[in-house]
Amino acid sequence: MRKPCCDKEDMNKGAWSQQEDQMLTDYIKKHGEGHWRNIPKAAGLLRCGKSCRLRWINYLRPDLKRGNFAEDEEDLIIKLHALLGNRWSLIAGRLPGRTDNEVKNYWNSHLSKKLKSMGIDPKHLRLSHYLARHRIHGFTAGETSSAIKNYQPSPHDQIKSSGIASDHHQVSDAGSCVDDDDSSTILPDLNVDMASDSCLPSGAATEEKKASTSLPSEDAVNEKTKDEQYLTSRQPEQPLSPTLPLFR
DNA sequence: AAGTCTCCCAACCGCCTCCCA
DNA sequence: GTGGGAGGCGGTTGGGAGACT
Repeated sequence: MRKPCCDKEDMNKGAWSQQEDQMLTDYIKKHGEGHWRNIPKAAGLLRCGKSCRLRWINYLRPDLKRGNFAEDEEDLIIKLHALLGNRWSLIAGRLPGRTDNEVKNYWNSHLSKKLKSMGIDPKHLRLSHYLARHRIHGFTAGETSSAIKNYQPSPHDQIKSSGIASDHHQVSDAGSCVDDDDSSTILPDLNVDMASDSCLPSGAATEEKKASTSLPSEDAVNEKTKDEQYLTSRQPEQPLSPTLPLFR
């Protein structure tokens, strides 16, 4: 049994006070991030290290973009979720100033409902599938919403998606959607070069390894997917724009 | 005005992987 | 090679705020 990361008896829990925020911010500005377990003691906080990390990452970081999600951000989340599933940290990595927690909350509270209201099951939305039906070629940020608005599931869709959604073809499974036969024909339309390793910058190998470790362990997805290789190989926090490399 | 309901989001929890001794 | 500590991630929860009756 793993021992807890800190002695919870003596720890504060719940909402952070302004004073605690200030203490943590001051400490990190002075000493930098990392060594989270030592930070509470060093900064004089009665908090668990993990709690400090979460507070900093999700709330105190100076580069955070707070407030409502823009339409292009929504579009990107929908696209990436269709591609990667609930890999919130990967998705957030494509959205400058957004955190995985924020993206996850936004998806659960807004986007999944929005998709459902449009008759789309967010759990089984397949990027390639729905793009194929709409012949969206090289779409840019801002275009997906209108495409979704026009989306009407047909009996054909339902039959096809029910088959596809079975077993290893779960859309939410990051590994499956790009392995699908039709992805090879659809993804090039997005100008996402999934077929060539040449798109991977040098040094991507370590990131690939990192990404692959978080994949589900099933044999079907054992082989790391090229979308993840590509995504994780990119520098995070790149400006969000219609020319974002993923959707060039 | 008061009580109840619903929604949202910050924070927690537990599991997993990485790293290092 | 292995065991344990630390960091990271995704799922879940709880409480506050606003909406509704």
